Amino acid sequence: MERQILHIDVNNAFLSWTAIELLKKGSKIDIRTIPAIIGGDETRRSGIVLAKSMKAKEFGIVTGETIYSAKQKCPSLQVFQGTYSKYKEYSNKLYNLLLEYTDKIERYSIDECFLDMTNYLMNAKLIDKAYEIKRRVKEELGFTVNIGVSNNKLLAKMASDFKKPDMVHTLYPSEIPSKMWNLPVSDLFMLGRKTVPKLDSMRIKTIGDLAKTDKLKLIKKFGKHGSLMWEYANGIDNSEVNSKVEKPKGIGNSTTLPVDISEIEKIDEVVLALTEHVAYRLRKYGMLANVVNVQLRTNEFKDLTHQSKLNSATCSTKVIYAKAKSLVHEMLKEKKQIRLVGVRVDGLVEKDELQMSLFSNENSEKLEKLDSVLDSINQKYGYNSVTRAGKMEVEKLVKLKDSQ
DNA sequence: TCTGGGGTCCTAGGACCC
DNA sequence: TCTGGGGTCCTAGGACCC
Repeated sequence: MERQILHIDVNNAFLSWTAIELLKKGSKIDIRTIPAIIGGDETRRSGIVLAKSMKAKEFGIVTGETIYSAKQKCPSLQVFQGTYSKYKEYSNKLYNLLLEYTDKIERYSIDECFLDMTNYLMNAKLIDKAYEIKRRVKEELGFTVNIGVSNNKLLAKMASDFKKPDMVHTLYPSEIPSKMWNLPVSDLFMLGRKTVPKLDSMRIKTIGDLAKTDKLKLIKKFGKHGSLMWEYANGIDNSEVNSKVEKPKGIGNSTTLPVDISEIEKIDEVVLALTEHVAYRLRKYGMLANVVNVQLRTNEFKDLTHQSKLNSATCSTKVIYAKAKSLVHEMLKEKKQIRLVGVRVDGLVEKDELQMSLFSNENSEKLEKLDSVLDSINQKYGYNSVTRAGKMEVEKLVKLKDSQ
């Protein structure tokens, strides 16, 4: 039996949700109706466009470009900052509404969900349900969504990306040639900025061109990715709507520094601050890490990463920091101007599935106790209420940001 | 005051082993 | 005693997503 899939995509999510918050606080203008964006902080060198209003889009402003450049396109542009915790609340409201229709929901991101309605339609038509959901979200939650309707996730997602906002679109397999093949390859999911020019040089310009290209030729040139792009261009996607909440496979924090720094002692302090945040999150998940990874971005935007496997899985800040620090020192044998520092842990495993014997030695126990004391204080009074020696300076230098 | 931050997955090369 | 081949693990880098 054919699957009945919906893709729900919040229109300009961060901007819409911020607009609602501002109206609640008594603002006279709805920023959805003026040229406005949600942006990072230019003074902290993170000034990029995170979301834009339709009016801002009319000026040619695109997500990801610098606020500086956006302002050049539209001098009257209004810039607002976002609040991630608020966005999470709106995301949850949407999710709870969708749960009234099916429990087979995949939360693809904070503002996108896939719904498998196959066993929940009774005698209703899928498209009618889509219109009903769209209307209810608007009336009950106050923002608009686009909904894509089809038989698999890829086609539903492509459909929700058609004309915006506040629209329902179908993209059934029979509609692929008329609705999808005329689009440029860059519109296809999983075709990014590096691949598009390569396809262009092969005279593959539209999704239709790609669909009709010999699959083996694509595999030869692009490997697995070639196979995937050919299947997507032909509307083939057998992946399931995954409603399980997946445990993370890695956890990382990174920060762009207010100014480039080259002094290794200062970088160490940043690494410590980031490690504390990462390890805290790791412990909150009740997981242990097997790999520590450090990222440095130079002033010339060159990204360097080093990683190293630990002797045994850990969630100890001290152990992770020791490894991260040694990796950084390895990377900075030659002096470099550093713009961004990142720490992440990978190879995560659940704590209880590991032999507890690994923690039997006295030293680990002490470290774990210290960490859990710090965690409980942090939990009670908010993150960053406890700092270790040497961190105060960094806290002044690097204020950890909300994570997206 | 030009270019975020958090993820997942894939690839290629080297080390090491049989 | 001058050159194979397969397999696994580890690491660095890159592509893509929101």
